[in-house]
Amino acid sequence: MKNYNRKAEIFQILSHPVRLQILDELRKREACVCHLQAVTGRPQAYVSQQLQLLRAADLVADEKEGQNVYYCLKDEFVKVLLFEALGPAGPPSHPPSCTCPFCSQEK
Amino acid sequence: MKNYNRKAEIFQILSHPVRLQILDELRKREACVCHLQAVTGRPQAYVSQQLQLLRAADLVADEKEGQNVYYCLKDEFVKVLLFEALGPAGPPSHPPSCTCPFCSQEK
DNA sequence: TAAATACATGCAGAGAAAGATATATATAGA
DNA sequence: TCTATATATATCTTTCTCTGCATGTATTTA
Repeated sequence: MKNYNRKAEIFQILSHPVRLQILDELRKREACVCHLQAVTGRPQAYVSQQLQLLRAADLVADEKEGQNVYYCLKDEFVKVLLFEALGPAGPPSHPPSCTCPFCSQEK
Repeated sequence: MKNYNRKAEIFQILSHPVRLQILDELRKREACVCHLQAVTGRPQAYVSQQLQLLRAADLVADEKEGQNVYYCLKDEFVKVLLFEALGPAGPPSHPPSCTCPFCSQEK
């Protein structure tokens, strides 16, 4: 039963559209919070909350770089689940509203 | 976003320990409700409720055979997820309290 | 040094959904 | 009639979702 509980927790985290979208974006490339804000169309505090959840579950890693904090997906099990659920990772998004280094550089 | 929503629903169903246990049992072999009752240690109405959920999500198929109703896992995607989460399916359980055909036959 | 940017965190509150349990009834088959 | 199962209802509690807002902190830039 303990094994079921632990796995159920991970499924629980994946059972949310916005978190799923964030994780899908992170498996394409590391991304800062403002990028995830633009991709999901959610307010900053909300995105930070979800990221806090993902950090607490040890699914993502964060690294500060200048003003920005970059997140990346570090859990291999979740990577497999995302692949099974969504197929291979697509190209990174470029929301017009995003001004992060990656997005401005590539536009 | 729609794709995220649909997949999130499936993850949501898997995010529950008892449902996970039921699905794990069903991928080993078809099972009647009384068997799942014995395996999970939950009351009949409760197990039926969860099975109703699984049926509504089209993850399991049910077939009446005499008095019993046998359920089996019919969703390939869920089978893959279970394999990734729990590894290969183990041997079917034989709870002593279960009097279903399979269990009495094999004891 | 001051201001702006990016992010984290906390709190409050409303509404929705989920979990658990109990109970009662209906139905089909042996 | 007995058994196995489905279904419905009700209730209670807990958790989740979302929003809004306020504040703290570190870093960069002016």
